[in-house]
Amino acid sequence: MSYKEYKGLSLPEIDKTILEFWEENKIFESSMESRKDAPTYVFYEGPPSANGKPGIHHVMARTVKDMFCRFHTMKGKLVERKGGWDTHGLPIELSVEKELGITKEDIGKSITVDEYNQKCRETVMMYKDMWDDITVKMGYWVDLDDPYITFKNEYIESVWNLLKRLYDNDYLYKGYTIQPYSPAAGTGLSSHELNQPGCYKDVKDTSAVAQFRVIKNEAAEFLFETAEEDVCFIAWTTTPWTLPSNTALALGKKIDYVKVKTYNAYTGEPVSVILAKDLIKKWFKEGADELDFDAYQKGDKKIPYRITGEYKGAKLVGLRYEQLLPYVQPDNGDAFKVLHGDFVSTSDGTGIVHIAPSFGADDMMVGKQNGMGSLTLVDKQGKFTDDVGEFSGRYVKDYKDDPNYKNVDIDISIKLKTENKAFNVQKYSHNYPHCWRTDKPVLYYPLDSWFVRTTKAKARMVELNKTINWKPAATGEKRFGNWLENLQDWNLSRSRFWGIPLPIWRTADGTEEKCIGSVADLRDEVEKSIQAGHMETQLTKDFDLHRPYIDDVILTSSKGEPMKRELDLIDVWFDSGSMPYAQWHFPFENEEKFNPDSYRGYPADFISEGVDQTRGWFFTLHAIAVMCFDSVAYKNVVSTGLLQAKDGRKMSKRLGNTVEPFKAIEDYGADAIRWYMMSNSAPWENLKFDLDGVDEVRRKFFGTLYNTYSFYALYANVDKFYNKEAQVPLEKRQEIDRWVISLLNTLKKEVNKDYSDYEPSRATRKIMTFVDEHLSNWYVRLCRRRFWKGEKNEDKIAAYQTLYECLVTIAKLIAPVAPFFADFLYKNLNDATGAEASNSVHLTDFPKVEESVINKDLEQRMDYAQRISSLVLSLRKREKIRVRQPLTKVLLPVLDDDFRSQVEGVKNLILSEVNVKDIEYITDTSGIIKKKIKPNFKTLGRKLGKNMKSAAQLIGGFDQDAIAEIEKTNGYTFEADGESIRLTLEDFIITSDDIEGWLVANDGPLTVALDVTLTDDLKAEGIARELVNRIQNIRKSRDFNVTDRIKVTLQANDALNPAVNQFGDYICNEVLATSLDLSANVSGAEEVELVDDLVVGILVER
RNA sequence: CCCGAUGUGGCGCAAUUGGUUGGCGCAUCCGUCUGAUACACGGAAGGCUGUUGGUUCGAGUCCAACUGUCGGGACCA
Repeated sequence: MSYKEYKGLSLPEIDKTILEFWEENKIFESSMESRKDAPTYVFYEGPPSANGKPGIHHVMARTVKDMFCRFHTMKGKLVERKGGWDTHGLPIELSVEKELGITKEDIGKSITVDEYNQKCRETVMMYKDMWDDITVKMGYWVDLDDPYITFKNEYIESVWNLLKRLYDNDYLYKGYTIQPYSPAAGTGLSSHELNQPGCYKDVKDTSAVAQFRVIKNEAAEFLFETAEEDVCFIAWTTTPWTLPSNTALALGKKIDYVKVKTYNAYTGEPVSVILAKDLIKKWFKEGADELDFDAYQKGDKKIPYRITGEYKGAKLVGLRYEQLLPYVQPDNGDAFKVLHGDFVSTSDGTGIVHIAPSFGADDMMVGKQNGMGSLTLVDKQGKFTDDVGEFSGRYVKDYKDDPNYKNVDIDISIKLKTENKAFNVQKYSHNYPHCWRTDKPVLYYPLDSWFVRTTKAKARMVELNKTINWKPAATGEKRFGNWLENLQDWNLSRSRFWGIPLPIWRTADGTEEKCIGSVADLRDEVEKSIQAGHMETQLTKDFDLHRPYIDDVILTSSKGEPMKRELDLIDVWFDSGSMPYAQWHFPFENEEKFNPDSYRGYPADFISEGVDQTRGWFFTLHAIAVMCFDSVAYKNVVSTGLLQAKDGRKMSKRLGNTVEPFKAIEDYGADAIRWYMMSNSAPWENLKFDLDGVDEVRRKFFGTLYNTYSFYALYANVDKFYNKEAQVPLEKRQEIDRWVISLLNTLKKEVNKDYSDYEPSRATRKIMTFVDEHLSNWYVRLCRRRFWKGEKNEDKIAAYQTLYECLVTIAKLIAPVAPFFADFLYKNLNDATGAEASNSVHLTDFPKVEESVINKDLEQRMDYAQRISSLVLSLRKREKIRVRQPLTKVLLPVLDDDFRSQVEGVKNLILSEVNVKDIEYITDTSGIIKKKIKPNFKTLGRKLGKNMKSAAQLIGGFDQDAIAEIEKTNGYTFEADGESIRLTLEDFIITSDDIEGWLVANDGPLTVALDVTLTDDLKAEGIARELVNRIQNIRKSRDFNVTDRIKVTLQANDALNPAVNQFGDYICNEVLATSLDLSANVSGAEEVELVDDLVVGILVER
C-alpha cells in the first residue's frame, strides 16, 4: 500500500475523516478496553449544565481535560471518563419560569409543583444534543452513553448517604442566619443572585442619627458632670425602620471617642453626645466650638459645641442605654448594651453602630458573641408586626407599588425628632442591593437554614490541601488556602423546588429528627409510619425523590408523632461535590472503586475546571471528601484561566465579540484551535482568543508538518520505501541523521516531562520548534537531495528511516493535543508500512526515550552549524552576493580545540548550506583575532561578593596582552581589601568578536568572517548553478515528471561559455539532461534572466 | 473596601528561578531559495521590562507603595 498524497491541507476535512474512522472502529472504546487491567488514572468530569449552549471557553476547558486523559492512556493507564450533567439549580428554574412566563409565587398556585418539576426535568436537557455535538466535533473523548445525571434517584440516594454521614458525625445543624431576602418575591436570595448586574443601585434613603440615652449607673458615672446632664450615644443608620429592633450598640475598643456638649437641633434641648473623635467635623460646623453657649437660640444655623471628655472605646464597652423605641423587649438574651465590634470603623457615621441582630449579618454575629437578644419586628411580607404601636402593619419599603405609600423611615424620624431622640436626619444617597426580579430593595432577614459545620473540619482541610498538586500553585496556596483559613459554615438550605431535598424529618416541636441515608431506610421508616397510621401505603418502586412527592412522606417519631420533612432543598454545589461517589451510586454499587486496597476509582488523579470553581466545585469536592472520608478528592488540579475576546475583554453577546465554537471548528479544524489554546500560554493564564492566532497555528505548525509528510510521501512512493528494510544502524547513518534522532529523543523526554507536569504550553512549544526549525527547515532541507538523487542505496534508506521515525514519533507526541491530525499522520504512515499493529495512534504507547542515542555533543555541533550558516548568510546578504554564487572560504576564530573539532564535524554541512568551498580556522597565533574579556558573574559573585564592581571595572579594562597572560597562567590573582583571591579561567568569559581587516558577523560567542573575492572559476560555477535553477524551473512549469530525461539547448552567449565548458557535466547531472548544447539560433527558447543584465534563451525538450 | 493573578517592542507570549548582550512568533520594511508551491526562507528595524522606592556586588525576576487590567469576595452601620 502506498502513502496517501493530498492536494492540500484541510484540517476540517481531516476532522471528518478521522471522526468517521473513530466511530466505525470504536477507537475510544478500544483505547480503554485494551487497558482494562492496567493501573488507573482517575479523572472526574465536572458536569456542565445542558440548559445553556456550549461556548468556545468550553472547548478550552475540555481540551485541557481531554489531553491529559489521552496522554495517560498512552502511558498505559486505564482512564475512565464518565460524562455527567448538572441538572439542578436556579438557572434551570429561571429558564423554566421565563419560558412559562411565571414567577416563584405562581408555583403551587397557577402551576403545580409536580408540573413545574416536570418542566425542569425537560428543560435541563434542552441543549444536550448540541453539547454532544460539540463534544464529538472537538474530539473530546468522554463517555456520553452512560453519564451521571444529578436528578436521577440513584444520584440523589448517594447524596443522601453523604448527608447522613455528615449528620451522624455532627456536621449538620439547623440555625438562623441573616440572609438577603426579598419580601416582594417572598424568597431568600443567594449572593449569586445579588451579584447579577444591576442589583446594586444608588438610592436616596432617609438616614437618621439617633440618640441613645446612657443609663446613669456606677459604671457610667464618669460620663456625667452634673446629675441632670443628658448623655447620649449617637449612631447613624440608613434604615431607620430597623431602629425599633435595636438591641445593642457597637463601637471599636481602640477608637478614640469624645463627649461633646451641644444642643439638639430639633428640640433645642442641651445634650451631650458621644461619638468618634475623628468624626466631629462631620457632624459639627467649623468654628461652632467657639460660639457662646448662652447666646444659642433654637433654630440657629450654627449650634455651639464643646468637647468635654475623651475616652478610648474600651472604656465605654459594657455601658447600658435606654431602649430607643420601647415597643417590645427581647426575651432571648441581654439587651441595650454597648459592645465591641471588629467591623466598626470611623470611615462614616459616628463610629458607633446601631445593632439590630435580626437585620444584619455583622449585627447577628456580634450580638450572638455577647449573648444579646434580638427583636424581629418586621415580618416576611416586609411589614411591621402588630406590636409596633402606630407603625404596626406598615410596610418598611414600598413593596406593593401602593400609590399612597408613606415612607416609614420618615415617620420614624419625625417621631424621634419630636421625642428628642434624633440628632440628625437627612437624605442619604448610597448603593443598596435590590431583588433582581421585583426590583425592590432587599432586606437582610433572619432565616432558618441547615448548615454544614465545615469549620469543624477546617484544620484537616487545610492540611490535606497541602498534599494537592495545584496548577498553578498560587491558586491552591493563596486563593484556595486563604479561603479555607477563613472558612465559614456552609449554608446548605435553598428554599426552592427543583433540587435534591434535604432528607431530614422532624416532629412539629423539633425534639426529634431523623436523617435518611438511603431509599431502603426510607422504606423502613415509611413502613413504621404506616403502622403508626401516618401513611397509608408504601412508596412505589420508582418513587421520585424530588418535591413535591417527598413532601408527602410523613414519618413517625419514637412517640408515634408525625414527622415532616424539612422543606429545604440542598445547595446544588453539594450535588456536584458529591459526584465522585454519586456518579457510581456509591456505596450502593461499585464499592470496589473505593476499596482502599486498589482505589481504582478514588480519589481522582486529575480534575480541571475554570478558576471560578475554586470556591465552587474545587471546594465542595474537597470539603465532602475530607468530612466524609478523611481524604482528598483529587491529587492534581488544573484551574484554567478565563477565555477573553481578543481585545482582552470578556466575551459577551452584548459586545458581539463572541466566537461561535461550531463555526470556528468548521472553519479551522478542532486541532488548530486546540493546539492554539494549549501553545499560546499556560492554561491557567487568561487567553485572549484570536482566530488569527488559530490560523497561524494552522499555517505554521500543521502546514509545515503536513508538507514534511507530503515531501516524504512523494519520494517514498517513488522509491517504494515502506519501511520493510532492516534498520540501518545509527552508526552507519549520516551525522545529520544521528543528530535529528538525538534531538527527537531529547524532545520525547522533555515532552513526556511537561505533559506529566501538566505543562502543555511548554510541551507544545518544544514540539513546534522541533518540527519547524529542526525537522523541516534543517533536516529535510539539507537532506532533500538524498531523497530524490540516485539509487535506493543504504544512505537513502537511512534517510527514509530517519524521517519516518521522526514523523511517526511526532504523531504520537502531538496525539493528546491534536488527536485528529495526529491520527491522520500516523495512519498515513503506518497504514502504508504496517510497521505497528495499531490502526490508530491513540492505541499506541507514548514514545519511550532511548537515552543511548542522545548525544549532546552532536546537538551542540549542529547548533554551531545552524548558527554559523545563519551568520554567513547574513554576511552574503550584507554584501549582496546571492547564495548560488560560490565563494572560497569562511574564516572562523578558534578559541579552544574543542570548538574546532566540533565545527570540523559539521564542516561539510555548513559549506554546502552556505555554498562556500572551505573553512579556515584562525587561532591566536595569527595575531588578527581581537579578544574580548568579560567577568563571569555567576562564579565570581560567590568569590568576590562586594568587590564585584571594582573587579568588573578592572576586567573591563584588560587589553589583549592581559587576556593572553590570563590564558597562559590559567587565571588571575585579584587583590581586594588586602586579600588576594585566585580567579580561574572559569571566572572569565573570553570571546573573539572581531577579525582585523575583515567584515564579521557574530551571534553570542560565535564570530564569522567571509572571503568575498570572486575568481573567474567561481563566477563560472555561479552561472552554472543559475542555469540549473532556471532549467529546473522550466521543467516544473512544463509539468515534467521528476524522472524525465531532457535535452537542453542554450542560445549561444559568450558569458555562458566558461560555465558550460567547465560545469557542463554538473549541469546535465543536476537537471537529468542527456545533452547540453550551445546553438546560435534556438527556436522556441524561453528567455530568462540569469543574473543582472544577462538574459539567455533556454530550450528544454523531453 | 479586602484577597488573588497580571503588566516585557504595535500585538500574542518567553527568559534556565537573582548573574550583566532580555528571546520567539505575528504584523512592518527589505531581500531570497526551492525537483516540498505551503504567502516558504533569510535579513533589518522596533525595548528606560507599568511608576517610584528598597534589598543586593548585581533585579524583568525578591520586598514595599502606587497605578492599569482581569477575576473572586465584601458592600454594611
